[in-house]
Amino acid sequence: MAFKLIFSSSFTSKIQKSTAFPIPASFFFNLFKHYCFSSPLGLDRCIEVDDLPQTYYSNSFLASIIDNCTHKRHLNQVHGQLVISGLQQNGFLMTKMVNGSSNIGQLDYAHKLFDKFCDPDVFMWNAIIRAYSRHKLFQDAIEMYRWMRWTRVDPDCYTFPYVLKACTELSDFRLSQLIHGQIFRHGLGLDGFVQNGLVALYAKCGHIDCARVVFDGLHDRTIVSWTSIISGCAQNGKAMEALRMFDKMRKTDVKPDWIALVSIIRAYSDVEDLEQGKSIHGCVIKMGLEDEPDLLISLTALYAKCGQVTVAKQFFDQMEIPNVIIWNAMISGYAKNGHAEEALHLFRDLIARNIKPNDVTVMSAVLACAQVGSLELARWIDDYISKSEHKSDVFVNTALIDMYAKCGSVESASKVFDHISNKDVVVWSAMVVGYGLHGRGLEAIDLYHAMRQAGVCPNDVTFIGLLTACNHSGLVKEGWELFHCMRDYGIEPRHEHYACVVDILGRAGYLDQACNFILKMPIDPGVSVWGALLSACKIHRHVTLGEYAADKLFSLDPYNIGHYVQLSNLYASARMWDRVAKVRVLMREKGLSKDLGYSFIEINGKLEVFSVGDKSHPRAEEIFNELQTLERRLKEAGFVPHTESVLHDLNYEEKEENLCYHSERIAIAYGLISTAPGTTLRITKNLRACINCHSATKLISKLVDREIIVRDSKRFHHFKNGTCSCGDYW
DNA sequence: CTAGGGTTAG
Repeated sequence: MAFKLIFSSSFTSKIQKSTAFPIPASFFFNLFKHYCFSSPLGLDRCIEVDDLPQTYYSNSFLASIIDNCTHKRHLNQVHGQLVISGLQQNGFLMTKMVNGSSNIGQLDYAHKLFDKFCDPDVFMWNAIIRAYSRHKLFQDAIEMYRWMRWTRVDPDCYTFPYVLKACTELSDFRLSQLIHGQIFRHGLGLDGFVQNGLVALYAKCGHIDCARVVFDGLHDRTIVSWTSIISGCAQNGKAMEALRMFDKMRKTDVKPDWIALVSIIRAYSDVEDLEQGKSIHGCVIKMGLEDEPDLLISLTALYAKCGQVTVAKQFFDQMEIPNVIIWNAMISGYAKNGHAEEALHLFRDLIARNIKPNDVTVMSAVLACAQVGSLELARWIDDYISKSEHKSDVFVNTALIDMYAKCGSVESASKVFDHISNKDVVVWSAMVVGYGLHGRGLEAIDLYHAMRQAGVCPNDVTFIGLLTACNHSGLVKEGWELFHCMRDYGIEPRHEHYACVVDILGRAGYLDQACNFILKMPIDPGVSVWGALLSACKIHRHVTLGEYAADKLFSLDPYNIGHYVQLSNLYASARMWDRVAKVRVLMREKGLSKDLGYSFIEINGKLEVFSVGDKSHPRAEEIFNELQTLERRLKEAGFVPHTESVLHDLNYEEKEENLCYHSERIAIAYGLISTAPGTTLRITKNLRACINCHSATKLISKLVDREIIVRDSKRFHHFKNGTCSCGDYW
């Protein structure tokens, strides 16, 4: 018997001949592979040759055909051939078909084939589970696994890696434990692949202790095992632990590959250890991996997070293929390091280039807006988000709450808060912190009760918010009680919590109690605690205790300008001018100089910045006329400047010409001449409000009948009708 | 037929 293969063009010229049997299957395979699948056209013609005797379609031949299918049409045709040949119940080939369908994205087709297959064996089950897992339908993958067990087919060592992968994505700890048990029952507890899967799974579920148990029991730790445990620690906020594991790994023969390096770089950027991060960067270069796109992302994130935005930008610029993650790393890096303008510029650039932002991108843009502090900008991004698919993302909404609070509108923050359906502890905490920032302590506490009512358990950050809220509102008793509530939730107070309590007690004048509290602390009091005590001493003019605190601070943190400023302020408040001068000398010896004060005000969407006595603005003359008018009206209203203390108070802006030329006063004057009567003025300044400006602003708000909202370095002040929301307690 | 990574809120 002879037959003809009739193919198109080039093929025809090569082979158009009659031949006699037997022809080896490999001959057909090579022909098919080489010619049929190089173009869809070739295949169409090939399948038309259906008078090929079936005996020559060996399994491996057909399998190779299936492997080379690139289109659903190809699979259909092959399937047709299998049916004709009576091979539709051939497990090997049908498994190939399921794999093939899955590989080209035809999950529905895979499932149809699976459904038509009677009595699937473990290979077939593995194929369908893998198909669902690869298509991110993890719940379905688990369902298939359950069904498989129900049909009493035993899973093997190839089944579990995909089942574990699905569990990992679902982050279901109970299910993980269940499956772990089944792994043991099937005697697969010692399989390396399965064990590595378990390590990664437990780590992602947040049960790093379980991951460690599996990891410690591993006989053969490959780079995958190490990467799983290192990244697991890092993903659970235990970067130090991750790096300790990396140290252990270094003592073995296992060499890191690029995926391991990604995890290690992440751990170093989490702890913001730029030096160590740089040494890993060196490894990357040594291994010739610097062009690996995912390492570019990691390095960008590392340098950006550590504040080296210029270096980060160089890596960012090296990335040629559009990748939203590297944009996210760069945008959030800019936003977190005081380059909000660049962050937003990049965000707009991304949109202009038609790269699709994801939830993380818009969240980073929100962070940038929060940093700018402009309510108008805040409304713009909120508007953008409300029209997008990102409006339901909990990360985005949490950032929005924080942003509105930082831009001065607790009301808008609370509106966002109300619209979130499933509020987690971070959402509640963000709102609590928001109230705290504005000195609305009672509302913060009410929210805390509502949160418990809703069955959400507070965490350490919730209490930071509550304690700062109490602090900003002078709620001593409430703060003290809340601090002791932490124990009920099993939350170990951190330095910040202790510092808040010291702040609360100290500001309210309970200096002895604050001191006792510090002495009884179970952990060594750090900079924040002594700093709180020092500033309390400054308020209450307790020089000896303040000097004691300052002494501690100077040994703990000798190059921080803030502590010297505080001590100097303490002396100034006690009118000890000679000691003020001594501190200044000390500062000069250490080569420290204080930050310049500046204030922002936003008028018609444009941000204006003023420094002390700033005359650089085009409308400077009008501004200074307005300042003088204000000064005159203040005097007429009986305002007495707090000249003496302020002049020596290094915390605030340097004395230049006159107190009324402090930057926020210039910003207020500019705001008054640039906006319609009655418009609220919103000002942001980098330092804390000085006592003189604070008193003056209260009176100005009454004289000009304006609401003036000032965000200083610590909190918000809402000035209205002669009073301030802080109740002069800040 | 199998495993590990990157950006993210208070």
